[in-house]
Amino acid sequence: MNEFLKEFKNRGYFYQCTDEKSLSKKLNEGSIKGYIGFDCTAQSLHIGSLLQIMCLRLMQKHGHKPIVLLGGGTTRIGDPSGKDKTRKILDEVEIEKNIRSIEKILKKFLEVEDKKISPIFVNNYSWLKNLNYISFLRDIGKHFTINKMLSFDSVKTRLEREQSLSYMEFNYMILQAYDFLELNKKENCLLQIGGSDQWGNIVNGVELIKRHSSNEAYGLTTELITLASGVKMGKTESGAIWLDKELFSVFDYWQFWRNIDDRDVLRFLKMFTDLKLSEIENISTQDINKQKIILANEATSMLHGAEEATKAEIIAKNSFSGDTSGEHLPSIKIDKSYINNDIINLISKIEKTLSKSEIRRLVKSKGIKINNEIISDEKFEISKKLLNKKNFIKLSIGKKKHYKIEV
RNA sequence: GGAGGGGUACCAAAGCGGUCAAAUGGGGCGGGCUGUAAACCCGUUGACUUCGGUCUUCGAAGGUUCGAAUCCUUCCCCCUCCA
Repeated sequence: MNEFLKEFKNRGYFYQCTDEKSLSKKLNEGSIKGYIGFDCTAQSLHIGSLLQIMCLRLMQKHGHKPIVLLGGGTTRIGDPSGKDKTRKILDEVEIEKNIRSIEKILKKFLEVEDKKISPIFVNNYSWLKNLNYISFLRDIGKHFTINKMLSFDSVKTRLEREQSLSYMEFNYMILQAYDFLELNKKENCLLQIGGSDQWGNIVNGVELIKRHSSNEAYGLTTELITLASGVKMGKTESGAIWLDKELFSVFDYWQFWRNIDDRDVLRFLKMFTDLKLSEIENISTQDINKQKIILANEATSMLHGAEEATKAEIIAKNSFSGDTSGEHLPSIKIDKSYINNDIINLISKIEKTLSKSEIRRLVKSKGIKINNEIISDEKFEISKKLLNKKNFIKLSIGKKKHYKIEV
């Protein structure tokens, strides 16, 4: 089997392939282009897209060239409320903005210097916006039978559950198939990779290409990752794990990996790090917490760089063990006015998502510490006396959030 | 188009004139245990508060009433069955 496919499987990415044998052969013959599409409804990608990103990296690793499709066109269609003119313009600005920031994130993960494998970024809006309905139906629509479209899971489940499916949504798969055709023609793109939920859409693309231009094309899908706790990756407990450090800090990102369920560690080491499988074998015999730290460091440095990852590790060390003075914690500068003022005010300044009632509750349930001492009075005042020799106050909110407060 | 059912807090779901800031479960948060894990246990889960209370919430807008999530009117949305 081809090396790329082999690793794809060994790392646990593989779910389905349209024609494994031929694809394997094709991959052996030399560098090919393959694409993955990303949704642009949000301003950043989250952990849920990470496996797809890893696929792009894996392609590069094996000398293939990835095409990243940022669905400016399909994202536009996804929003049905675009009638108002001003709104529409805003939406376009928004989508453009999203595309740019998503592109930026992807570039962090990918090799962009080496021309042979550097990713090609495309936006399907450039070809979708000019489609002519009649000619589209004649050229493309004729290759789709409703009978078949109805048999696809995405459609079938909706119909079975008797949930409505709009004509627009029904067309989504055709547009995605068309994207593949377009990339096949323009870029000689032979492969589309996606999550297992994309199978139907991908197969449609492959078949459309075969019918329309009798070229070859392949589809490959990845396992849908769920955490051991049963939740879908990305939709974790307290909101999305964003890949943009503005939305989700490096430390929190590191912590996310550090706190992975024991049962997921080995799997994730394979999926989300560059470590060789043989190395991972060795690691798997180590203490589980060491494994988690390795996972956190690897995953974090892939996105934010090794230096940032190390910083996060140090903060973690100082938050949970060893030096508890708080000296290496992320520091926050506050205004003088917070001195001789309620602790409630200080916390609500630092954790803006917490309401004052919530903070009061935290105080009541022993969730707040200053310089490692539980504060049980919600009227507790921040005074200068609390500053230690190094001129800061350590503030802890719960067990996992610690800050170094400087005035 | 006709006949029914329904929209309740983050989600699911009870309540069907005052005792409702709203049962219960899930999730979240905090605490305990531990390994920054899982499982388990306890607490908590609208906002503001001088801790006495005050204000806002049950699809939307009006109305009845001393008093409404609960009754009436209109509107919007969803679902089921028939055509």
